[in-house]
Amino acid sequence: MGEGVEWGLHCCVTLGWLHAEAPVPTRRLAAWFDLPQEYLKKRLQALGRAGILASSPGARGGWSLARPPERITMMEVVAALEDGLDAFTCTEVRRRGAGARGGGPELGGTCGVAALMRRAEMAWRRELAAHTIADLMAQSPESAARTHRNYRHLTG
Amino acid sequence: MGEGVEWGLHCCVTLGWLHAEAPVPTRRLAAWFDLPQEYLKKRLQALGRAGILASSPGARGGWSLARPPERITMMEVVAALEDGLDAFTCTEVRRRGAGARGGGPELGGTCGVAALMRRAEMAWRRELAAHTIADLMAQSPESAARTHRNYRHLTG
DNA sequence: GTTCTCTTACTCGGATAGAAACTGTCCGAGTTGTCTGGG
DNA sequence: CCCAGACAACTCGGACAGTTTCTATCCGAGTAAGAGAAC
Repeated sequence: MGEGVEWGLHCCVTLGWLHAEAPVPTRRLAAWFDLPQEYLKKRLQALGRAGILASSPGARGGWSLARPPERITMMEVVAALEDGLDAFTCTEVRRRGAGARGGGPELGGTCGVAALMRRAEMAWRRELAAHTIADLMAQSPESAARTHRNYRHLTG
Repeated sequence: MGEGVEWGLHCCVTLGWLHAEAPVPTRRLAAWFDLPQEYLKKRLQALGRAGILASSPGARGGWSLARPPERITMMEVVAALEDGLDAFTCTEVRRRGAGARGGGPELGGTCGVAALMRRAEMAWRRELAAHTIADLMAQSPESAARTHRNYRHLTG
C-alpha cells in the first residue's frame, strides 16, 4: 500500500479541521507534514477526481473537503489513492497446466481460493467503510487545537 | 500482494490431495499449474522455512505438507509468502513539519489513522486465520478427484 | 469611479527519471535413492 | 549374494537481470484574485 494513503488521510483530517480557512493550497499542506510538494499534489488530484476533495483554481485557491467529514469514509480515501484495490488477484492458475486436463464443470465456477481471499478483503473494506474522516478528527482534540493555532502563524 | 500467494495456496491444496504420493518435486508442481519452475521453487522454499511445507532432499524427494491441512491456516501461508505483512505502514507523518510544532502529549500516543488502519487489517487477518487448507480442499471434490486421476498419468 | 489589463498564485495534466519491489533465471553445493561392478 | 562407488534426481542458497509499481520532479496550460492604468 502506497505511502500516499497515509498522506491523504492526514490531509483530509487537517482539511476538516481547517474548514474555516479553506481552501488550503498544496504548498501549505506539504510544509505542514514536510512532504514533497509536487508528489503530494498528484495524490490530492486523485482525491479530487474521486470527489473527496474540491479544488479551487486561481490565486488564493487550494483544496477543501468536497463533503462534510462525516460523509467521507476511510474506504473512499484508500480506494481513491490505491490503483488496484484488491491486494489479491486471481490469475486462474487452477485452469492452467497438466492439473486442469480433462477439466470438470467446477472449473467454470469461481476459484475457491479467490473466493476466500475476497471474503477476507471484504472484511477489511467493511472495517474501513465503517469509519469516517469525522471519526479521525474526533480522536485527538489536542491536535485539532494545535492545528488551528499553528496554521494562523504559518508563513509562506 | 504477490502472485506467489496464489501459487502457494494452490500448491498447498494440491499437496493435501496428493498426500499419498508425497513428496512431490517442484518440477511436477510447476508443470501442474504451468508456472516458472525456478521461481516457484523460491516460493516453496519460503513455505518450507515457515514450517508449512516439509522438503525431502535427494532422489525421489520433493515437497509435502508439514502438518495436516486442518492445521494450516490461509493466514500462515500468506504471511510466509509476503514480506511486509502490513499493507499500511505508518511513517508518523503527523510528527513532522510545521503542523507538529509545539507538539502536545497526544503525539506520544499511537497515531489515530494508523490505529484504524491496523484495525481493518486485523479484520482481514482474522478472516484468513479462520480458514484452513482443509477448507479449501473440501470446496471442490471434483478437483480433488481429477487431481488424483491426472497425477497418476503425469509423465516427467 | 469604473473598467480593462497585467501580474501573481494557484490547479491540471502529461512527460520523464530514479528507487524499490516483484518476477524470473542461473549456478554451485549438499543429500539421497538407484544402478553397476567387483569381491 | 553383498558391498563400494558412480550416477541421477532432488533441494538449498546465493547471485544476478528484467519488469512493473511507487516515488519524485519538471514543464506548459488554464483559471481566478488583486493591483494598477486608462477612460
